[in-house]
Amino acid sequence: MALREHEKILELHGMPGHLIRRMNQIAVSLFMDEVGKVGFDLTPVQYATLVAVAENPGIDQATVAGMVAYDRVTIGGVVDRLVQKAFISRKVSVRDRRARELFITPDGETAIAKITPVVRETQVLMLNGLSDQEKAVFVSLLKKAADGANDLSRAPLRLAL
Amino acid sequence: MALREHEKILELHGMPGHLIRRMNQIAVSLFMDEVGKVGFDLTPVQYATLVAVAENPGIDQATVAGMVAYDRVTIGGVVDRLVQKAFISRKVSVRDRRARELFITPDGETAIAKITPVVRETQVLMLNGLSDQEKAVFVSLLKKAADGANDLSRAPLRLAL
DNA sequence: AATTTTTAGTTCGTATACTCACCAATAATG
DNA sequence: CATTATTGGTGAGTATACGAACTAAAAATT
Repeated sequence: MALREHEKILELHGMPGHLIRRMNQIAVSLFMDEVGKVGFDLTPVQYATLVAVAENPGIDQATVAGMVAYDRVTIGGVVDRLVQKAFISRKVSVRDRRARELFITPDGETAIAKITPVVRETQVLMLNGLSDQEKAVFVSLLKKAADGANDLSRAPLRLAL
Repeated sequence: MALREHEKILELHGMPGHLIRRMNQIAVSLFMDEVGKVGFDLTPVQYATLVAVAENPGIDQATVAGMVAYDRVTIGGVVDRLVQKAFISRKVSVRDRRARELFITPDGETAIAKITPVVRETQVLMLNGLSDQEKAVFVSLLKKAADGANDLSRAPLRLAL
C-alpha cells in the first residue's frame, strides 16, 4: 500500500463511541447480506418499521417513530419505500385527519415470516467474537446503557403508556 | 397522544443490532451537543479523520479510510468538508500522482486541542447508565466484538503492517 | 366561542455511509 | 517490455438520520 510508513495506533480505537459506530456498521452490513441471501432487499430500519406496523395495525407514523426510536422525517421516508414495495399500506385517519394509519399487507406478512429467522441468526453472528456468556453480559449492558442514556438521543425511544 | 391503544413491546428491543443502533444515535447526538457547546461544528467522523491526519502527516485518503474504518467515498466527502473548514490541506502526491497527501493546518491543531477533552468526557457521559465497573466490562466486550466481527463490515478497520 | 398551543406530516437542506462504475496511475506478471 | 491487474480518487445513485421551517388539524386554554 502507498504512503504507509508512519501510522500510529489512535486513541480513537479504545473509545466506546468509535467502537459502537463500528459495531453498527458491522450489524448493518451483516443484516443486508443475510437478508439479501434469502431474496429480500430490506434495510434494518425498514424491517424494524415493518414489524412495528405488523404488531400494531393502524398505528400512525409518529408513534412508529417513537417505538423504533427514530425521528418523524426519517420514518416518513422509510414508510414511503415500504409502501412502494407494497409491504404496508397508508391511509388518512378518519379520527385525526393529520395522521396516516399504517397496515401491513399480505406481501409484508410474507416478508416478515421469511426474514425474521434470518434476523435472529444475524444477531448471534454479529457477536461471534464473544463467548455465549460474554454475549449475554454484553447485551444486558447494552440495554442498560441505551436505557440510561435514552434522553440524550435526538430521537429517544418512546413507548405508549 | 393519538392512536396509541394497542402497542406491544417489540422483540426488537432486546436485539443487539437495534440496541447498538440506538447507542450510536445517542453517541452522535451527545458528541454534537458537547462539541457545539465549546463552539465547534464537527461531526464524529470529521473528528476521527482530523485526528488520523494530525497523527500521520502526509497520509493519503485511502489509508485514513482504513484507519478509521470507513469507505473511500465517504472519506472523500469528509475530507472535502474539513478542507473547506481549513482544518486540513490536501495536495497531490509527487510519489504517487493518484494519491492526495493530507496535512493538518494550525486551525486544525487548535480545533483538536479544544475538542479532545470534550470528546473524552463525552465517552464517559454516554455510558452514564452503567457503573464504573460495568463501563470497563462493556468497553472491553465492545472492543472484542468489533475486532471479532471486523471482517463482516463493509469498511473493515485496516491498520498498516 | 375565539385564541393559543401542540401535534402529524411533509419539504428542504446537510452529512453520513454505502454500491457501482469509471479514469488515471502504479504495481505485478508474462 | 508489454500487458494485466490493482489501486487512489471521484461521480452518480440510494438510504439513513437528523434540524429547521412550514401547513393543516386537533387539543387546550381563556
